[in-house]
Amino acid sequence: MQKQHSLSKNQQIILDLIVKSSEPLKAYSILFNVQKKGINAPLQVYRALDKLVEIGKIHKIESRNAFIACQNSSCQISKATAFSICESCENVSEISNSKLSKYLANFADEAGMKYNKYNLEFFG
Amino acid sequence: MQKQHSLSKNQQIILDLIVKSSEPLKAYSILFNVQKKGINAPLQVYRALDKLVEIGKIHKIESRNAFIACQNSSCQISKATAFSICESCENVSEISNSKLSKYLANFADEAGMKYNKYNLEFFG
DNA sequence: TAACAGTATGTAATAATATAACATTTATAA
DNA sequence: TTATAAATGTTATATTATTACATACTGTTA
Repeated sequence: MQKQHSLSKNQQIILDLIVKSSEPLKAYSILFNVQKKGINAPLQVYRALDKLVEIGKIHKIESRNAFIACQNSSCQISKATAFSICESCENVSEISNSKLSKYLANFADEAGMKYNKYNLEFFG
Repeated sequence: MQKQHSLSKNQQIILDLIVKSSEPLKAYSILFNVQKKGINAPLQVYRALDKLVEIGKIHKIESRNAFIACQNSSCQISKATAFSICESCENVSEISNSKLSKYLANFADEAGMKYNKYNLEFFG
């Protein structure tokens, strides 16, 4: 049982903030919140976000330009993501549904093409 | 057989440009291209884009902040969209697959919640 | 431990995407 | 024809994201 990733200082600060949040956080809102911890510039935030997305600790909600913590404890990468988004309250949650994810992971288009990654956003 | 929507001048100019394009267009690239036609400001572009999305003539590719023409001639609204995106060449095409769209339109999450709208992006 | 490679940091500047606010005009329909 | 909704024009500004460059930290291996 070895450590999967040891996060750097900035990455950990930003992950902690996102994990604690009950809603998706935007990059500049994150920046504002971590300035007291010595993270001063947008780029520091974006770099940490990029890394956290890459290793699957957080996901980007594309339609909102915002980030939420991965709610699936076993998730290491972000190849297959699905979210439900409330258009009135802007609440967002990750959908973990094995039938859905199997269906989409195996989906092949008319030309027989399969895809190695997808992102699905439901609105309601 | 009545006219569904008569587009305004700006809307028509911008739709024409997007329809002619072989790739998704970004708002400021559209702006640059229509300046010779008298559309001078970002807001004029964004307003036309908003309307065209609303009536289903175009779709926004959220992960790219870009817009493509609807490739489904019968599409009136943008409640159910699926795209395939090539991560090396950035080619994007709309997926029209009735099994997929039925599956997603009828999808209900663990709580039995159904959604009235979705957007799916496949990458490969 | 020295040298190296890879990753992360700090900082300033700027690019790219999108909206607010306000005045005016055009189109549609009662 | 008058009222209403939709679209336009314009300026300014807000929000989101990247480029470029210099420096420092971390882990590996010679």
